[in-house]
Amino acid sequence: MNIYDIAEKSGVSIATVSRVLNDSDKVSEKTKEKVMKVMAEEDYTPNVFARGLSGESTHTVGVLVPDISDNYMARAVALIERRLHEKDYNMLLSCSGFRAEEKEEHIRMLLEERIDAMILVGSTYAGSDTKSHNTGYIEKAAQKKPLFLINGDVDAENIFCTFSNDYAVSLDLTKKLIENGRNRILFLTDSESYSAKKKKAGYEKALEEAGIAPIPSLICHIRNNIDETVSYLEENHPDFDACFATDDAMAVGVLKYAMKHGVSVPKDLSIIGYNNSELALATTPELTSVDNKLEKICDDTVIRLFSVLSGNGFVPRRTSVACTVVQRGTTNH
Amino acid sequence: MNIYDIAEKSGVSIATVSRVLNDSDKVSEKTKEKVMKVMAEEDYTPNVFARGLSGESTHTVGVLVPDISDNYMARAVALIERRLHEKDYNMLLSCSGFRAEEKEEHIRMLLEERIDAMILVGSTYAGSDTKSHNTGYIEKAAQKKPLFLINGDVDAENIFCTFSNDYAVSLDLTKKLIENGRNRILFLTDSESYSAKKKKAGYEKALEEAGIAPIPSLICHIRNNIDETVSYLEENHPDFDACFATDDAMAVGVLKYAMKHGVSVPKDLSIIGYNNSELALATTPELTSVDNKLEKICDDTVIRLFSVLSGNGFVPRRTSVACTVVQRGTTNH
DNA sequence: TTGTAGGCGTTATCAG
DNA sequence: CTGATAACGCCTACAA
Repeated sequence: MNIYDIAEKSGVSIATVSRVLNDSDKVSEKTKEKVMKVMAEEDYTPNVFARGLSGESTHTVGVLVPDISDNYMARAVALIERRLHEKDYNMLLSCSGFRAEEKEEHIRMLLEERIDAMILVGSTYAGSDTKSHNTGYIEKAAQKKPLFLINGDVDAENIFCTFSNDYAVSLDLTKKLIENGRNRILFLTDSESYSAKKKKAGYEKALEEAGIAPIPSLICHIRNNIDETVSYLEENHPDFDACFATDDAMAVGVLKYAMKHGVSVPKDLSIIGYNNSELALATTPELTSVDNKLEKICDDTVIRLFSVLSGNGFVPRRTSVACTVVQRGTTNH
Repeated sequence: MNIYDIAEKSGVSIATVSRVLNDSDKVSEKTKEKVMKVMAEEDYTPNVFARGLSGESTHTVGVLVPDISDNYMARAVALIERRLHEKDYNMLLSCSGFRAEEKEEHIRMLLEERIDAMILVGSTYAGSDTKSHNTGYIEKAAQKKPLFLINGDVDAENIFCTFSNDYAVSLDLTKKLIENGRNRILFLTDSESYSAKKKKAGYEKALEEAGIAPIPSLICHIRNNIDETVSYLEENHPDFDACFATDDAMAVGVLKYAMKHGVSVPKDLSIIGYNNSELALATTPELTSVDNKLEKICDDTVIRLFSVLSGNGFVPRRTSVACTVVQRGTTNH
């Protein structure tokens, strides 16, 4: 069933059918109705490929995420999809993992699909976990399509970034821990991403300002997994009185470890997580965590995406969103 | 940059370029190399729309999920995406929510995109939460493209289903609870989906076999959310000595409620969750939960999808996968 | 092994 | 307001 069939059955030309399809105002009501009726009867839907071939927009946005089974990424994708769908856009989703070559390959594949724009979710695309790798591949991709980074910050033409103020929050939280008498603060992170680096920098700055020498054994790079965190602590038994983790699962691991060994939380140990995920509510006591305002970040990103696509007006390249701290049972205040 | 440009720069015809593109064996090594070199230099990528227009396959599969921020669905999507990507297929992801009209609209939109096949994730698409709604819309969609249901069971042409044996597991678990002396077993569910119904049926059958009259106030339909479960229990204070929940978040809510009120788990209260999510590991004690073998279900689905697309051989329409129970700290054995 | 030409289903540009 | 007709970029007989 194509435009010719519809044209024939309606007794008009394909040009007229096309006009009806695209809601052109230069069609008489009568003709329009007639054609629409036939289209409905035949359950006709225009072929996107033919459309894409002549037209410009594909009404599709590519979204790349390292791991969709990660709760944070999944929430981001859900929010993005909702906004795109509202505007009748489709989402091509790809999961790249964290390895540099994979990331590049997935970006290449997405670009081949003639998407209108591309969104990269997660700060792993900004800095990199494998230090040798830089952001050149992103800048190259941006030459083909507008690129949107969620929680990344790459300053280049056609790249639009939205990120949270992780440095400031991290600095502030660590300071508060220190004010509360903590001085052996365990820093747990699972990556060397742009955002992880900012969190670490804030943590270190707070120590420095307080004149506390950083203890290397308290800065740990582990996997963001509850049980692996517990195992890590049991093997290395670091001596700490507070913990600041860059993701909730690690923080939950610390809490579990503490409960197992009879350490009182938050009396003798303060724990702070990040991302304010459902995990933070699963534990008793509940976990204090940083809400990085993902919804606002995603909304901002999609809004700017459509601004760029519509091409009217200046669109700022960098936007920062303020995190908030959700106080719960694993810290005093 | 199109096939004509490449042809010209390589000094061959577009047909030859096309052959190189499609890895045809009827091209001399020499020509092939020459053309490939030009393509690489020009950073040429074929236009998918032109391809889709002539060819049959679009190398794209539509995946529909009610809510990607749900951990279970997100894991499924991750697994599916990985398998599709391995075969160089793209994934068009859409999130429909749970309302009937929305589901239908999303299916319609996906179908318009000329996908090769469609995967519906979650048993919400099989039965329905809004009872009046049936599976007719799915059968209709299946007339256009092969449809794959993950955790659904609709018996119709061109619909392929993979589901877990929820009834048997539920029956068995409830029986064990009864054997352990429990007789006021709280059943918590968040939907009327196909899979939820099977779980409930197993629960009821076990009670019946043991000659225990079901207590209406112990069969509760609530939202799958930790805090809402706690609130529900505090408002309704049901009298129960065991709980079987159709998803982990509700089970965690029960555990949290128990801890808050000083109920000893598992001594005075047994709790069983479902889906074996990360939440099950976050609590102390850890949550006993049913592992529904999502990975196997997804793998099976994608394997059969490619069998159907390749068109060779008979492909079974229904496949059942056996769940396992992961014993942890909220049950005795 | 390579080239030519027709077709895929739209949109857009002209004439009428 | 409506209708022909030329792109759009690729695939694939069919010819050479």
